[in-house]
Amino acid sequence: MTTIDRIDQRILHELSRDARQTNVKLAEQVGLSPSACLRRVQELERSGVITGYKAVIDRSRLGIGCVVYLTVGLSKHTKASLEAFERAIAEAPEVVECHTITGAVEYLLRVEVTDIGAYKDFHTNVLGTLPHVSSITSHIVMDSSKSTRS
Amino acid sequence: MTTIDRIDQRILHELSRDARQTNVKLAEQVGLSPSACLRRVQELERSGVITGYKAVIDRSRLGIGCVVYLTVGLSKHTKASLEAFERAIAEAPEVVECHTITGAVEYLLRVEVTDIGAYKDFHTNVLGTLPHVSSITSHIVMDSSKSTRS
DNA sequence: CTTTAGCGCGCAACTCGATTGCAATTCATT
DNA sequence: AATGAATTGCAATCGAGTTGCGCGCTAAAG
Repeated sequence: MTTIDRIDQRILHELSRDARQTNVKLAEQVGLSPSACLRRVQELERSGVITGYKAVIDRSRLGIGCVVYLTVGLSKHTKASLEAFERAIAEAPEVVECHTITGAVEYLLRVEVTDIGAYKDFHTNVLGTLPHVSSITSHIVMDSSKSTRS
Repeated sequence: MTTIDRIDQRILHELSRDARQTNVKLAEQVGLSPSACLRRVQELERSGVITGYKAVIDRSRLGIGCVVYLTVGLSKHTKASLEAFERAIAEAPEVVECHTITGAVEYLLRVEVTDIGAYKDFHTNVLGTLPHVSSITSHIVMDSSKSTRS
C-alpha cells in the first residue's frame, strides 16, 4: 500500500469536496507551495489512489425523481447464470450500481428512474424478462441524509 | 427543470468520466469551440445540474477492504428518535451513505471499513450503542460489477 | 416578405494557472 | 558529522481559462 501522510490525506479530503479548485488554492489549503502540491496530486494519481475525477450531477434536475435499492435473488447460481444476469444489468441504463452481496440474495442494485411508473416499467420489462430471477425486494429511497462517498 | 439538449448531455457524460480534462479537449469531444463549451459548463454549474466535482478514490489503496450494505430497523418511529439516529450516523466516519427507505426497515446504510473485524467493532460499538435500533441486517459486498453512479 | 430581436456561437486578446527543470533544504542512515 | 535520498521552493515557459465583442441564425412581429 502506498504511504499516505497527513498532507496527502488533506489533499484527498479537499479533492473529494472540490476536485476542480485550482492547484494554487489547493496548495494554500494544505500548506505547500503549488509545485510540491501538484507533485503530490500527480503521485496520488500515478499510484492509483486517485483513480479519476467526476462531476457530481443533481439527477433530480435531469428528471430523476425516484431512486430504488433492490435486492435480487436468482434461482440458479451457476457461473453462467450469474454472468448472464450481470451482462443484462450492464446493458440497463437505469441500473447505476450492481453489487454482489452476502446473504439470502445475490445482488443489491441501485436504480435511478424518473418516477415510480418508470420503475414499474423497468421492473416488468427489464427484470421481468431475465431468466433465473427468483426474488426481487424493492426499497424506494425517501431521503438520503448522508452521502459522503467518494 | 433546466433545458438540457444533446450537447449538454454529452458534456455531462464526459465530465462524469473525467472531470479534470481540459476544456479544450472537452470542447473537441462535444463539437463546440472552447469558449462555447465553457459557457455551457458554467451554465450547468450555475443552474445546479452540476453541483460539484470530486476525486474518485480507490479506498482499497487507503486500507478499506470491506464494504457493507446494511439495513437498520428502529423500535421507535418518532421524529425525535429518527433524528437522533441520523445525528449519530452523521458522526460516524465509517458510514458513507444513509438512506431512508420504504419497506420493513427504516434505513439502508453503506459502511466502509478496513476489514471484517473493524466492521464487527463498528457493529458493536457504534450501532450497538444507539437506542431504538431493533434490527440490523448486514450484507458484505463481494464484488461491484457495475458502478456508474455520478 | 422583410425587419428586428434574441440567443448561441466563434474569434482573439489577456491573464493566470499548470508544469517542469534546477537548486536548496530537510531528514534519515551510517 | 557526512552522505544520500526525498521533498520542497523558485522561476521560467507554455498553454489553458476567461471574457468582451461581433457575427450568424432563427423565430416572431409588422
